[in-house]
Amino acid sequence: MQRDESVKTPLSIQEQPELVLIELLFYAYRDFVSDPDVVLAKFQFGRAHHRVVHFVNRHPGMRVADLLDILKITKQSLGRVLKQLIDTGYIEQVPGPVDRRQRLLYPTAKGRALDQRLTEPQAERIRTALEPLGPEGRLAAERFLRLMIDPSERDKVAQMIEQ
Amino acid sequence: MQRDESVKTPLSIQEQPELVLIELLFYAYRDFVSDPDVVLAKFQFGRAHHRVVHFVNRHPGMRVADLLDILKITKQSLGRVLKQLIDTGYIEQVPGPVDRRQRLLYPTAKGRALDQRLTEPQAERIRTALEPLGPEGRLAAERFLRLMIDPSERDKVAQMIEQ
DNA sequence: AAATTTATGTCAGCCATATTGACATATTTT
DNA sequence: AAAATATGTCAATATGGCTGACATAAATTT
Repeated sequence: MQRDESVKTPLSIQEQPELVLIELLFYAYRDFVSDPDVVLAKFQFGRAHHRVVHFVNRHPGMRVADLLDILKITKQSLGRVLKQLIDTGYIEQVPGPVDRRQRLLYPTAKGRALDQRLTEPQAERIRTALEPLGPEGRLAAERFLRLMIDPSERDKVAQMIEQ
Repeated sequence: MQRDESVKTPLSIQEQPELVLIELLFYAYRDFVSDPDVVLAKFQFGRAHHRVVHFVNRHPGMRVADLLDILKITKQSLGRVLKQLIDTGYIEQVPGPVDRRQRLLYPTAKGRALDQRLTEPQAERIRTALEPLGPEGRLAAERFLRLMIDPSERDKVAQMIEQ
C-alpha cells in the first residue's frame, strides 16, 4: 500500500443519484440564508434573531414553548436571543389571559418592520427563482419540500404555514 | 396606545405568498440536516465534519482553497475540523504533483465509509420524498433549487454536481 | 537572482449559538 | 395539599464561526 489507502475516485451521482438533490439543498440553502445577513449586521443581530423575529411575526401570541418546538433548540439557547429582542423593543411578552403562566410573544411595530426587511431579499430570490418555472413547477417544488419534512411534523407545519 | 404597540395580526401568506417557500425551506432543511446527527454523535463529530468529509469524497484531490470556496468559511474555521479529520485518519493530504504548495485532499477508505453512512439517511429521505412526485416533479424541484443559488455561483455548482 | 505573490498553516483571542444540569417562581391541575 | 406545567435563570461547556498577525515553502514575476 501507499501512504495510507487514499481513495482517488469520487463518490459519483451514478452510484448515488440523490447526491444531486443533497447538494442542491446545501448550495441553495447556503445562499438563501445569507441574504438577510446584510440587514442583520446593521442591527447587530445574528441569524438566530432572524428566526425568532420571523416566527413571532408569523404567529403573534405564540408561547415560548411553541417557538422552541419550531426551532428545535433548548430554552437556554433561545433565552439570550429572545431577551435581547425584548430589551431592544422588537418583541413583547404578554401574560396569557387564560393561563397566566404563559408569556405570549408579540412583535412590536418595530419588530414587524424588521421582519419585513429581513424577509424581503429572500422573497425576491424566490420570486425570480419561480418565474421560469410556472405554476406547476412551483407546486412541485412545494410538494417536494413538504415531503422532506419529518412525517411526524408535516401536519403541524402545514397548519402553521396556512396560518 | 397600550403597553407598547404590540402587533396582533400575523404576517400572512396573502400579503407575502413567498412565505410558503421560505418556511418550507426552513422546515425541510431543519429535518434534512438532522438526519446524520445520530451517526455523527457516534464518531464525536459535528455537522462541520460532515460537510468536509462529504465534499472531499465528492471531489478527491481538491485543494483546501476549493473547499473554502464551497463552504464559504475562513481557513481558520476549516482548520480545526480538517485537522481532526486528518489526525483521526478520515482524510489525507497529498502534496500537489504539479504545484507543490498545494495540499490535495483525499478521503481514506475509512473516510469514504463514513461519508456513505452519513449520506445514507439523507438519501433515503430524498427517495421517499421523490416517490410520489414522478420524474417531472423531481426535475422541477431540481430546477427550483438551482435557481435559488446565487447566479454567480450557478455554473460552478452545476459543474461540481455533474462531477 | 531577487522580489513578489500564492497556497497553506498556525497562534491567539473573540463571538454567536448551541448544549446539559440544577434550581426558582408562579400558576394550574389533580 | 401535592404534583405538574410554563417559564426563567445561573453556571459551565462545546462547537463552529470570525479577525488579525505572522510563518513557510514554492511558484511567478521582475
